[in-house]
Amino acid sequence: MSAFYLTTPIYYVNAAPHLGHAYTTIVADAMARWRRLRGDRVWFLTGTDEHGDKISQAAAKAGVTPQAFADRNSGAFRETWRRLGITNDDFIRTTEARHTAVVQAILQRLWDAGEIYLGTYGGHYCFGCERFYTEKEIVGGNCPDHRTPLTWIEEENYFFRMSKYQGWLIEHVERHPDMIRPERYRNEILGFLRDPLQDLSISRPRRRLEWGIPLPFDDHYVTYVWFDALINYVSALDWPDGEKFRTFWPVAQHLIAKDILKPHAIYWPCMLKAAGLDVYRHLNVHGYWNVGGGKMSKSIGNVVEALALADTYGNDAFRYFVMREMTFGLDADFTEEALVGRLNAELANDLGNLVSRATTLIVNGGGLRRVPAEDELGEPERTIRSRGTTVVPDVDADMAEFAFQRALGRIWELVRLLNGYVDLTKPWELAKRQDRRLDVTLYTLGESLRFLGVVLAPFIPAAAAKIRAALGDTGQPSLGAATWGTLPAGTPVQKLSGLFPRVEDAKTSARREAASARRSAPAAHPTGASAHPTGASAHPTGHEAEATGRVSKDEFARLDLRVAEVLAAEAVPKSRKLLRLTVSLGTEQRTVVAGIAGDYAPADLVGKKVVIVANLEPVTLMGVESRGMILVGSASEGRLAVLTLDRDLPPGARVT
RNA sequence: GGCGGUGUAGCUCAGCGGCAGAGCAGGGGUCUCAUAAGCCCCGUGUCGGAGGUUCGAUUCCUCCCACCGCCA
Repeated sequence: MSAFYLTTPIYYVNAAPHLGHAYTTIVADAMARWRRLRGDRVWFLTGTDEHGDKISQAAAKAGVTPQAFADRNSGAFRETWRRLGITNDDFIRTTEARHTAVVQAILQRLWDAGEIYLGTYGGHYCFGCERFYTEKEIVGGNCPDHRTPLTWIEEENYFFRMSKYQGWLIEHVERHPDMIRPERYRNEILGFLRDPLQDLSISRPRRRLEWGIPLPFDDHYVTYVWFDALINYVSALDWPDGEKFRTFWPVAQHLIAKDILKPHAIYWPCMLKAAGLDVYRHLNVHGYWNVGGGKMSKSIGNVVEALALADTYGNDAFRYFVMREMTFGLDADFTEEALVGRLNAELANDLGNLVSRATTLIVNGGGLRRVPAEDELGEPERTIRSRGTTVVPDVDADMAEFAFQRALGRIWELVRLLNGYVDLTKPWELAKRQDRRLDVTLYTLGESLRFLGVVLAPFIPAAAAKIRAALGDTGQPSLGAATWGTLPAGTPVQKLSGLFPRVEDAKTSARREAASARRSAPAAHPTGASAHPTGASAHPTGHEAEATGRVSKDEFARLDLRVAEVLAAEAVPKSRKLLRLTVSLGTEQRTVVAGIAGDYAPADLVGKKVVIVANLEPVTLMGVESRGMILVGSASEGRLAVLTLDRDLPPGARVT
């Protein structure tokens, strides 16, 4: 059993938890869960960074003490991780005694060793950024970030002799090619190290920055940022002589976003070297999420709102989406549409439906009656077994590289393969014929579900637990159980449907509408031209109405039906059924696509007054955006009929 | 300005010397066990541009263009 230690950054408590924090923490959680699945001894650490000017200033503004302010905001992070089901083993705060004591002990050790000296520092200081700016960075005398005036400050401060470690650090990074990964960030650091490394200012005078950890050798000063924050990674392990430190520090891995690459890749190894500690094993760096087209920024509310979608769509779907969507190391876009798209296509259609149909087939087919003999397995079964078995080491290899996207991609290849297997073997037909091969097929499906319930556990823990529970397994998952053929005959199986319900939106309901239209009128029309508008804007609330088959007056009133005059009509190129209509609603003109070309020539329609659903979600059909839908009657056979008016009304008139 | 990265199908990306790939989106077909889900079929892409190396370049080299990052 090997040990595994993974940290997230400690999050600064001046802002509320947002998507960026959540991604780092979710990914760390999935990694920790995977290693636990392997049977490793895992320590997963997160926490909050609570010192600094910004905190004391924000606290003053809020009329509370810095500690009270930090308590509250640190609590918000804890609460968020609890809600997201994060399984961190510890949560460290930089205001805790266990942390401040270690920071002071390390500072004292470095001071005693002559690694720290008192020097003079002068520069343009921005209180908002808590940092100095060089002449070149200044924009018109102002802070390039805040655009506020800078203050010239010259003061004595303590410096860490970081420059002397430059040669050592370059060699260390070169000798450990996978220390900083993905490689792009390693290259960035090596590029940075081609220029001379400066010593690092590590203090601020107390008269200016009170809210920090006092230097043990000069209490007129407090530590500045990195000597406080980075040390959490060892203070949480009870450095220097804690059991956790001995076990976990030698296998330490950090996980960060690219904005704090330099402190972690340069300052921290030098600090460790100077203090006589080993350097961590890996620094794993991920990119930024762009939300709503713009770059993510702590000051923008949309990153916070993005996190709220975890509540809307569920933790599993949210976790799945962020891990599947972002290539680790690169930037990615976060949109609700993309989330819903993956939720419907991959979680609901591929996985949820597979689980539903497979459990139903097993239950209806008489259960897992027996373990098939080797010579009963056909080519399809061997393929499934082979892929099911190899997916475990494959995912393990991906996870070792933090390639979450690839790991999930592999698992979904198996899911798709299984859906194909069901279609190929048609167990419902085997059941009707009482074919002996039914047992073989059902057992293959049962084993596959069991494997999925294990291998998916780190990524979508709640759903994976449901899958295992459907096979009677309510215990802790383990990769050790992932041995093909060990599921006992007679294992009770329960039907499991609705694992990931589909989320209805304009697009999916339009497609559903098209499907039902096709069924009721085989020769007729695709999307956008049914005379049954009821389901057209089916939100989740529409389900009840569908169930009863009735629509309330209020529901009907949501439809904005209008008289429209057809001004122009033309066939949509390459389409057999679609016509592109330009209609007038009196005050505006619109393009509406209708699937009626089979029964109407464009010229038949021009000048006609028809009825359209004016508030339908726009849909793009064959590249043409349709903003509305014309009402058309259809019977199971025969021609379509466009609804027109009995008496004349002006375009735009309401239809109720 | 210096260093580095990226540029491949409508979108997101994989491939990185030997006949251009996947998923999504779009089009067509088909089954009915299943969450109107599934499965099957459908891509004439100047592989950013121009040179070069090579029997052969999307893949290697040079230059250029665009975007991005780090540094100054």
